Amino acid sequence: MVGMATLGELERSIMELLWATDDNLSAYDLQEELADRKLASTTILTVLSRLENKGFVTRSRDARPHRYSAAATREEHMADLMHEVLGGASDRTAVLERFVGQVSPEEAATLRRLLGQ
Amino acid sequence: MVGMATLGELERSIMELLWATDDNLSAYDLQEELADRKLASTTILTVLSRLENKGFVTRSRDARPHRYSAAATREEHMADLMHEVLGGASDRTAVLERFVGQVSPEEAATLRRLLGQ
DNA sequence: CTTCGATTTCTACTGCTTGTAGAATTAGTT
DNA sequence: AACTAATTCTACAAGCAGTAGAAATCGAAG
Repeated sequence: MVGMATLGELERSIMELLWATDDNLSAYDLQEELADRKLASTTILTVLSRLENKGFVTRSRDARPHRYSAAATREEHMADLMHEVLGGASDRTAVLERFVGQVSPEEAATLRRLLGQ
Repeated sequence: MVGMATLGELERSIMELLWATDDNLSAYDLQEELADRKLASTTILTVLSRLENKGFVTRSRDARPHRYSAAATREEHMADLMHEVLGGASDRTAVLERFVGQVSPEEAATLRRLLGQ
């Protein structure tokens, strides 16, 4: 997987909605939630199928209005992104050093806790 | 700063070269290092000025072949990217949890050390 | 100063991605 | 078999990145 997965504006909005619920949503559900944008349902469908191709959503073809859901949680996705960035570094320690150095004290505490021991 | 700074292939190659040296490089230096691609010097110049606009490189207009250098080290850049990702999360702790959970034992040790105590 | 070559900036085109949606097709229901 | 909802196909505009020629500029040499 070379090439950081970057999302467009509408793609991101749709992912946010999918991430925000545990349910599977249909294109019509999403259209409703994005009602302010007055998008055609085919627009939603197109974007959903692009997101599916990119591996961000999975689709249930069982039900007739197909149901879509996020392939990973938002947290997984973001952690993946962070690892993807880190993976591109030759000196990972140096990157981590900078990263940790810019973290707030509270978050540093969180990290210590998460690192257990 | 909304919208994660993403770089194209050539842009990235040029940044790698700038990151790899402490010197300021001219477009011709870069052209030479990318000799296999047989790029016109104007191509390099164009990309450099785009990178400058994006804030990734700084330019010295003193010398006649202008000199370019990376605005931040590769490590700073990558740490920034990681923070940018993290900054977009509503539940930062959850993201950090996933992130830390996927880290190798050695890297976890590195993190503990970097977090002091 | 005026000219000339090196260098930089401007302009431009191509291809790819994303937003957007109508047209065409498919599939379930009566 | 026909009708309608839903999906897929096709398409176009806008923006970004790769690419580079044309035009403008600048410094040096005379």
